[in-house]
Amino acid sequence: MIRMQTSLTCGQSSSMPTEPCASCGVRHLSICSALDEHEIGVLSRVVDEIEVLPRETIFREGDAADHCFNVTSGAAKLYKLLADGRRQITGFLFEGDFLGLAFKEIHSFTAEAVTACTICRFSHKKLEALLNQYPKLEKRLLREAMEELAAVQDQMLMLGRKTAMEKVASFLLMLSRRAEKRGRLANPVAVPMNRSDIADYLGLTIETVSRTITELKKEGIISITGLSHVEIVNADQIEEIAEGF
Amino acid sequence: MIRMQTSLTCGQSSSMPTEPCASCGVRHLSICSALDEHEIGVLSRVVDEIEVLPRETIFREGDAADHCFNVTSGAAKLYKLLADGRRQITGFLFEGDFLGLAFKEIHSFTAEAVTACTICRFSHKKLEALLNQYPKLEKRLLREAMEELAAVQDQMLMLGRKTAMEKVASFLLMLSRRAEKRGRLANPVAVPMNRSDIADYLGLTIETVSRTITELKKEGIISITGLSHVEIVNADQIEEIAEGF
DNA sequence: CGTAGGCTTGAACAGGATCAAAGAGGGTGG
DNA sequence: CCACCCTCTTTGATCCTGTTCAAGCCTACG
Repeated sequence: MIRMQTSLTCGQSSSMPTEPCASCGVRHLSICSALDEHEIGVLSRVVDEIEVLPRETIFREGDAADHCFNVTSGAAKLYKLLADGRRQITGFLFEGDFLGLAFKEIHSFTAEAVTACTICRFSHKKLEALLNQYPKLEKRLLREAMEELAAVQDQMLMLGRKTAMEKVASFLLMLSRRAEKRGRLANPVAVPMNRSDIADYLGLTIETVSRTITELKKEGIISITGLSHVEIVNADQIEEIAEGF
Repeated sequence: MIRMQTSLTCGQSSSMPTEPCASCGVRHLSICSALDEHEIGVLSRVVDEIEVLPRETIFREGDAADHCFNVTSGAAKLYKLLADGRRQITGFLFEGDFLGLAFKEIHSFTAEAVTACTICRFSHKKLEALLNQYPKLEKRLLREAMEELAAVQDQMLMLGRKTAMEKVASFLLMLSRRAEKRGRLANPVAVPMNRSDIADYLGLTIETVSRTITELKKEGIISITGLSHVEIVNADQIEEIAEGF
């Protein structure tokens, strides 16, 4: 993390203590949307904003889990390692995604920036106080956790039972859908992560990912448009592949 | 589901309306432990107890999610299917495990009994009312969801990056640890599910599971003691295998 | 005692991994 | 501005783990 500043000084003008949360660009996407205009001011007073460079660690598996995070821009990844270095990326995070939900004293996975990120940071303690104060925030968090649990089941189906081709198709669709939900371009879909990250997310090797993408190109289902962007030429077909038809 | 009865009549004597929750054998294991003696009486009035035979469906993916469940005895499994029938079992449930957390109108997976089960059933609506009434119950549910999310990350690491041998070792240890947490015998560990269920949980075939278990037997790491029980002869070794050393 | 379903074992196959090398950018310094 | 280098990606050849297909086996149960 290269820079840290408290929310009270992170506006353009320090003479006017801004309300960063009130004007936050991802508020509508995040759990913070559970709070109204007044309450959001309270939130502003308990958050820091940090910036993280690509490949920088946000927190490591085993670190004390004294903070929660909310990605406000950029992309991050979560992963776990085996003793010999085998890695499983368990999720990617984009703007609005909440992180560090785990109510344990220790983080059970590592979080690392994929691209440059700005991240909103809450102390666990203060968040807890906030949860007690605003039950609707707690409800929202629970709802978020439920949705995450449902999503993770799809991910397990993918890891355990889909072929390489089906995995890659599912991955591209996942990125496209999440971009759409954020009001970003769903079709030439941005793929900010490298082959190694994709492979470790899908439970494959970089070679297999590369070959599979080439195959999808050859069949005219996708095409590579510019740097790290994939155009889904035949959406129906890629969906059928992803679902195993 | 072969039998259903309201909680008010499920005691031995119908003349004395029992408080099934107050005397529930798995209360200490479940989210219900968040409530005290008085509050548990309120809970008793909103639950049904149902019994499910092996292989019977509790609910199906796509069904209206108007109820939540708590397993009070027996074992159940959760799974998702691909169009062509490939199956991924995403979890096994034992006594005390909560089920149907998903705050969506539709279940995103199927739940099915592995052994004969007794299951405590809440209507979603009543549970929600209860959550509003008892914030500590909601907190407990959130905590439960967090723990589940942490556990599921390990499962993804297993599915994506472990070998067949490592998967089977992890599976046996998982069963052993969960038995222990319930005060049941951790070592000759009960394995109530068949090879097909194990395979679909680990992302393998029944043949590979069978061969791997045979291999573990041959190496003297486990031994089969009676019907559907596995003795872990060398616990250190099986742990090392499971962690990929 | 006979049969059915689940489990084990064997043989051949294949999808994805591994090992190896070449290609493609992109950034850096001369 | 260009040459070089470093890293990431692609492609090729071979290998291996786990799958598939096919029998046989065991045990529970009628």
